[in-house]
Amino acid sequence: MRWTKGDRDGGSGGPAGPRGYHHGNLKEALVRAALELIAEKGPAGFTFADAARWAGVSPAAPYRHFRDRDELVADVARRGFDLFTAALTKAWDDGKPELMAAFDRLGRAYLDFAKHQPAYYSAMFEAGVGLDTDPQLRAASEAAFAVLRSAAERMVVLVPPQGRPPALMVALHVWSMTHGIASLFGRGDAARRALPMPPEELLEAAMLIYLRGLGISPGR
Amino acid sequence: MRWTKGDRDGGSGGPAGPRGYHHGNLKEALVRAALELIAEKGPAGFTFADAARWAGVSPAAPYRHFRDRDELVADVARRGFDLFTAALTKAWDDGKPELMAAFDRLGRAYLDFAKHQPAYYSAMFEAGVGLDTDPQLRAASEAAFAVLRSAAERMVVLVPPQGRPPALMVALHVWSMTHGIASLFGRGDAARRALPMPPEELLEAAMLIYLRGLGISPGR
DNA sequence: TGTACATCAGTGAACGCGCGTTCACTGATGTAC
DNA sequence: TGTACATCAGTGAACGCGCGTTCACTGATGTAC
Repeated sequence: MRWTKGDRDGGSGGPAGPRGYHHGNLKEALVRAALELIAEKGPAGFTFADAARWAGVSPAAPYRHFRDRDELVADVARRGFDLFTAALTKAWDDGKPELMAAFDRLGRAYLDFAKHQPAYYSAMFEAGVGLDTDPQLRAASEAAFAVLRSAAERMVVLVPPQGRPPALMVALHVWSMTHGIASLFGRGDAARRALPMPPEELLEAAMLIYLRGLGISPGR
Repeated sequence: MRWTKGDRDGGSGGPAGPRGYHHGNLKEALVRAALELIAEKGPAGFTFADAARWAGVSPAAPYRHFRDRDELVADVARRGFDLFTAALTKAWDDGKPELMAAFDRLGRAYLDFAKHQPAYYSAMFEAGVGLDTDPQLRAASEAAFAVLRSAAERMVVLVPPQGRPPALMVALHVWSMTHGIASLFGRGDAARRALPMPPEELLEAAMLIYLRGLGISPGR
């Protein structure tokens, strides 16, 4: 029988304990290693050998699962986009029960992801992984954006038709603002700037002003 | 006599040509080397020895000018903030002759800097240089933000007093939006996302909507 | 149920390489007199 | 103006180290019969 995903070491992470000749779950362990190491020292701050060491295997073992370090980081990014998409989808919940509340939840879910999954967020947006290297990665990234876009589509319908902007543009505005706040203030790393208010409030205020500018009043 | 800054190699960059025992301008040459290498391979993509090689000196030479690689990158970031501040200050020009036009120029200058000085921008915002490592760096970073902040102060005065937001918050909104657009779409590197319109237009549209939300009409 | 065999996943030793850093040194520059 | 000397900036050789990568190998697992 094979090990079920994640049930080694009690699932708690950390360098591997004693085990047999076969690791049984090395691919997942390497991904976890990459996440730990990215969280510690940034997406460029670790080596393929570091990841192997963290997982408790010889430096040659990772080659059974990834061509090189870049492929490992790209895999982390892809998994990150999948989780991100799931989190955004759940928060948005198709705009139910009320559009504005759902929109607010969506923004908070974005910041929340950046804050609590900084390693994934780094791999996705700051590791310099080209989206072109892997079609699956591109698809995962586009699925995440699609959630923002469909939310934007529902929002613009509330705008009086004569001044209605393209939904795509609104989605890009929301994405940019949120990403800007997340990367400047939203994470726990050393490069973060100090802020006189929580990032969530900064974003909420920005979105209220922006929506008012579109002609959407928060009342409905 | 010493070499004047920048007049070696015709000022064109590139590995050094023949020279005497003393380089004469090594510190500046190392900074230029760092910029070239950051532009090529990202802020984490080069070594101290690479910079020395690029400048045409032995691997030990840089130690006369920088304690280590981090100090070199921090120096690049500091210089970047100085240039950035100068560019923003010039574009804003104290809101003359007309606030809205000046505000538009300011945003464009920001994106322009990110686009044409991607290496500086990287060192400033993405190299993981802690602002705390160097008081000069922090001061330079704050000077840049001060330009945005003083522009925001002038803008909020146009808002009817009963709904006037804190200038600091407006400055943070502008900064976040602009930084978000710049990092997602504004640079020429491989990680950039495709965009159906120029980043400048995306930003301008966002700012118009945002200002309308504040109650400021573009007309004046 | 047992056994032979194929496949798979990880080993560990080996290699060449470039890095960071140090060191005593040396060539060039500036300055006191 | 000349000269001795101090200071400075870069040299080049050396070191230990860890990395990336390869290789023949071996232990474990799964499966055909």
